[in-house]
Order: sequence, then structure tokens, then C-alpha cells
Amino acid sequence: MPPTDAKKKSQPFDRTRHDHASETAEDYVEAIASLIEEKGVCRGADLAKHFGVSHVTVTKTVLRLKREGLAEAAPYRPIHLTGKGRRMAKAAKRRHQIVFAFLQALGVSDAVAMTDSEGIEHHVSGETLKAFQRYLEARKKDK
Amino acid sequence: MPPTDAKKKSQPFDRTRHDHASETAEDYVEAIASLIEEKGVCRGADLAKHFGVSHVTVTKTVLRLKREGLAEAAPYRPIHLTGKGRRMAKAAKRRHQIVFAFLQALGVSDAVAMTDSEGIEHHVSGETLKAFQRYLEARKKDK
DNA sequence: ACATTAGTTTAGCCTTGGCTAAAATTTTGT
DNA sequence: ACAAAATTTTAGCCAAGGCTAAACTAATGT
Repeated sequence: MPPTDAKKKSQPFDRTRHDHASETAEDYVEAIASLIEEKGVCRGADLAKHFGVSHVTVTKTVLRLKREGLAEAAPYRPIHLTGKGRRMAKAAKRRHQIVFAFLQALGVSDAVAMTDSEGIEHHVSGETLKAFQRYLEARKKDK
Repeated sequence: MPPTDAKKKSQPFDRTRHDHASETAEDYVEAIASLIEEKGVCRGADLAKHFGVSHVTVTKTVLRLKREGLAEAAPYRPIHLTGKGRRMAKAAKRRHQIVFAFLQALGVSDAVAMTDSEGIEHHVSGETLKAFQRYLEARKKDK
């Protein structure tokens, strides 16, 4: 019965594994949405430049997004998001902005707040995000 | 001339991947140090249980730690850290504790602060960590 | 119109980090 | 001392994310 010992109930670190895949997905849909907003369309090459990876890597990742129903794109055509993709992008952007504003409010420089919020956003639970917002609200009043 | 476009200055391995690797390394040395502290020795099975993965995965990862000069272990023997490994563990633990205390201070519940700090610690720059500490200091005074 | 160029996809290889099953090596209990 | 139990390593497979080189498609300029 005991398959091995991996799935006992391992609460703590379960996230690490499977979540990594969706972190990438979130980064991608967020980038796609913002590129579409600022340039009208999103092409593979734009994503490659944005993430600093090769266009080949982008092709493969976008394939996965399509498989997961987040993006759509005919061969040699620009990339679009599905409704699901757009919703995910919107949520990610919101979270990202809150984390960024929070770090700024704490006194972190813009450049570093930018970088750190990028990494942190995927690990912030709803509860922590709320705590960040509370802090921002309090500061707003103070000022 | 342009080989592709990702080569701007990206050597073989670029950020994301490389960083992810050292995140795992940090989690492992931190866990190894704490297991040694609380049980005297650290065995592969302990790590497997701690991370909720199979012992096989642990074996492979520990091999990598050895390759990187962070850990030592003869076959079928318990795992030790090198000086380098111990230093890394110590730094990781400190960072982890600061992030955890910070989230608590913000009003996040213990359980969630535990989980979130686990994920966040690897993405917190020195500058942000200092901002967290400033906040903690300020709160300490207030109280 | 058509050749050059820009942008994409395919093919093929690598590492990390997962897993299961099977072999090897302790450890333990009688 | 030795067989059974526990632990660790090997072998072999999978997906995600990287890369380069080469093939293919779409856009452009003259």
C-alpha cells in the first residue's frame, strides 16, 4: 500500500514541486497580457527578449500554455490569451503590484523592489497579501 | 553574427535555472543542519520525510550537494555538511527566521507565516531583508 | 515577383528534480 | 551467527526549462 513514502501528507513542501510549473505559466501570461497592452500584439520574439531566453524556449513554453488552455496561437502567428489566461494574468498583475508597492512603502529602492517582487509574488498566500494591503492602507492614512 | 538572441551575456545557464538549483541546495543544507542539531545525525530517509519526496530523489540531490562541495557522505552513511555547507545553512536559517518573524509581526498567522516564509526567503535581497529588520526593530520599540 | 531578411518551428541534447522497481548494504532480533 | 528488516543506491523513465543548429514560413524591399 505505501507507494513509497512521498505522499504521506507532506504539507510543508508540497507547493515547491507542482507550483513551479504554474509560476512559469503565471509569468508568461502576465508578460503576454502586458505586451499585448503596450504593443498591440505579442510575438514569441518579444517574450524571448522579455525573459532573456531563446525563442526556442519560448516556443516550447507557449506550447505548454496552449495545452493548459491559457493561450492560443496558430503557427507563425502572434500569441493570444484565452479567457482563463486573461483571468490568470489579471490576478498575477494585481498580486505583483501589491507586493511591489508594499516593498516600496517599506523603503526598498524601486529597482530592488522590482526584482524582489518578481520573485516573491508567487509565494505570497492570500492571507499575507492581505497583511501587505493592510500595511499599505495604514501608511496611506498616516501620510 | 547574432547566434540566436538569448546570448546577450547569458552563459550556458541563465538565472532562473541556476537560481532554482541553489534554492534547492539552500533548502537541503538548512534541513540537514537542523536535523543534525535535533537528532544528532542526518540520514537520507529523514530528508525524504522532511521534504515529502522519495528517498531516491534525496540520494540524487545529495549527490549534487557533494559535487558542489556542500555536503559529504560515504555510501550508506549519514550526511554531513562541509564548512561551506554549514555557512550556507547558517545564512539561510538567519534569513528564514527574519522573514518568518517579519510576517508574524505584520499579523500573519503562524502557520501561514511558516509556509510563506519558506517560499519567500529565496527571493529576498539583502536590501529587502534590511527593510524587514528595520520594521522589526521599530515594532520592538513601539511595544 | 522574388530574393533577402526576420520570425518560428523542429530536431536533438542537457540538467534538475520527480518517481518506481530492483539490487546492495547495513542493522537487528533471536 | 544469520535471516529478516530497514536503509541506501542503481537503473531507467518522465516533464519542465534551457540551449544550438537547421529547416521552414512570412514579410519586405527593390
